[in-house]
Amino acid sequence: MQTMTDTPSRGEITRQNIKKVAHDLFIKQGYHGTSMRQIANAANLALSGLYNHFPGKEDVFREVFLQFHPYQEVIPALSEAQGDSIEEILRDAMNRMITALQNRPQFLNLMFIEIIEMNSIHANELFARIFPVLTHIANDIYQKHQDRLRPISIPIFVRSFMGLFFSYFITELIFSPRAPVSSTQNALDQMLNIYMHGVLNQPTE
Amino acid sequence: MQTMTDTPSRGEITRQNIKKVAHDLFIKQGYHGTSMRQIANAANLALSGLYNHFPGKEDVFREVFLQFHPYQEVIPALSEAQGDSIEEILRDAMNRMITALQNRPQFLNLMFIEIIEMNSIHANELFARIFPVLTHIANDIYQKHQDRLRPISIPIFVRSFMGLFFSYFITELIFSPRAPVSSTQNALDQMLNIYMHGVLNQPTE
DNA sequence: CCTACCGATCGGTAGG
DNA sequence: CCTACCGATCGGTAGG
Repeated sequence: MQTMTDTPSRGEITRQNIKKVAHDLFIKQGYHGTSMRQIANAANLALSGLYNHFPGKEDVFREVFLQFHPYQEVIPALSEAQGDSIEEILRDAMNRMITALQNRPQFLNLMFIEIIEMNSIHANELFARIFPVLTHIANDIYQKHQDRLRPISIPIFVRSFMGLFFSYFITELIFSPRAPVSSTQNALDQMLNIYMHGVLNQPTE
Repeated sequence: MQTMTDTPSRGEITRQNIKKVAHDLFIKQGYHGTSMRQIANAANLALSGLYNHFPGKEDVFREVFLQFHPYQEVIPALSEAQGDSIEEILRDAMNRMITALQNRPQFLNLMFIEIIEMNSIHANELFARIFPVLTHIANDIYQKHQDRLRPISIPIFVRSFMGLFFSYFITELIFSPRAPVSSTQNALDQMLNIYMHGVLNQPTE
């Protein structure tokens, strides 16, 4: 029920604001740990004002999840990755993905909450849409640069690449509070180096 | 308040049973999604019977978390890893770690729940104890086999190795419900191959 | 007829 | 280890 104009209606502004504050509360407290009253308060609404915009709590979470899911950053990063060699393309893609999400590593929390408290129902639905796109991009790169890749199947190519993405953020989450990890960009470069050396059949520089 | 005998007391049996059923409920529903009444019912206790064993809900979770945390499997796997070359040792270590946890991939849920709903307080405390052990093991391997490793700092060596561990389970969690991932052991072997090729300065086999 | 919202209250459940 | 409860708060809805 969106208007045709590009200036959002008063209702749409409120709706966007609800999603923003709900996102911030969910990633800090989880789904069951956040009450509709907290969301309403944070959005400067009465509780029943909140119910004018969303039929229920699950609907709020669903929209928050879809709007703030990392695929919003990951797919564009992969599509726009540039470089002459496969090495440059992969490095550029990973750097774009991680740079885009560095400012809000809480995207992991959102995914975790959905897995645990929503039983991955939205994630599975979303992934069914994303996976073909992922495979298509991987196929393009694979066909063009197969000669420089070690013998790796496409599924493992996709899985290991996305695995590096998660590997980086999860170990950052676990190691960084205490351990003497090297500075962020440095660590990413080194982990990328290991990966590139692992998938390419010619030594990196 | 443990007895000296090796046959657990009646109270200890009840206590262990509570932790078992609580674990099963927490990993399915999360912390805030699980009530003390549910735990009591599953343990065939009245609600206040549960409170005879644990002062509160957070204490139940804390003990469940510490008892079922993957470090219980990861540290032994690393310590007992065997092989003549560093390649064999690393492969054996990762295979032991993953085999030990393959039967209950829900350990990820437990970690996610703790991160989100407990703000990582137990995880940080635990990791402060584990990290020195991890670094010590890594140091031993590093000193003995440095000539076969590409120039990688110890922190990155540890981080990338643990990263592969998480990479495997997280992508399994995300990809396996829909995507045509290769069979599990096959995928692990291939991801391990990429990693070994990435960290070693001589080609694998 | 619409939107955006209110104060008050519903039946049940939370941890204790 | 139980029955019987508590203060408060939960997600959701009433009429206006």
